[in-house]
Amino acid sequence: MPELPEVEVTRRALAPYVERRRVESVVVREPRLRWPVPPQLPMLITGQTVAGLHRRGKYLLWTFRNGTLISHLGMSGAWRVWPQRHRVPLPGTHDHVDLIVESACIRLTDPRRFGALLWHDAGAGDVNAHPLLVNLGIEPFDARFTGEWLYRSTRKRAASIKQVLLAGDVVVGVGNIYASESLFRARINPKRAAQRLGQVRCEALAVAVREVLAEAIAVGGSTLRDFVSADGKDGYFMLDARVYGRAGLPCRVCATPIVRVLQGQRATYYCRLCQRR
DNA sequence: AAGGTAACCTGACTGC
DNA sequence: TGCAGTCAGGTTACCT
Repeated sequence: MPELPEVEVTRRALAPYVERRRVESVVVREPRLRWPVPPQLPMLITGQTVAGLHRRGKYLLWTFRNGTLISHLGMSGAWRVWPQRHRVPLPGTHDHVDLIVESACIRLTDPRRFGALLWHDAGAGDVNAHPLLVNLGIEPFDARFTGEWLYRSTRKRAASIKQVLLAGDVVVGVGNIYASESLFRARINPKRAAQRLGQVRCEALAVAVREVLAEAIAVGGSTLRDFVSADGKDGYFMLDARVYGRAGLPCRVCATPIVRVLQGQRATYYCRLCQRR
């Protein structure tokens, strides 16, 4: 479910409740996520203060003096905030972890359990050297993410531009929805080999990726108030899609029916006319 | 080095 | 109402 915008909106919603606050207790009801939640996690962070809540790609990084809690929401994960720890609903089937942080309860829900909660000890060095983070591409809002940079980093990539966007080793945070949406905005055919994009198209794509993600964050940011204490997936949102999920419906620009194709076992949506090349 | 595929897991939805 | 089949916002491990 969550791509970069959803993770960033989550970060902004949680930050006021966790930054510079002390973890009072940790409850792990179900450790079987993508990898087991480390059994020693409660011991490691109970009594410790969250120095900062950061995002790298789709990962949330909880910084402590003694290490970093790395969290990923997978396909179906969500963190929810219950501001009053004594007024938290009974945990449901998929409420796997609670972090009691001073007055609030921060609860991780993840039906499919593709998410992850891992610990990186400060003694092991910079968290960015962690195997899950070390090969990540550039942040889309980093000033160095430009058309020029996109052009240079795709010269040896024979795969389609859609799949290169999804791979996350060039630019992070673009998931299946926003890959289709960005390519539509840049008027680029998703099947085009990345290495065959010229500088002009790379520039258009860099701009489109940044705009699409920024708009999605803005839309989600407007739901921040509901996010805290929201139940279910009410805290989530989606940018009004131009192509994603609109197979057979008319293109909003030219009315040609949007098509759905498979690329690497994932659905891609695009307009054959607007995105000819 | 880069690319393709299976695998992890549950729930929602469709069609018979 | 039930059952089988399909699909879902992610990513790694493994094999070419």
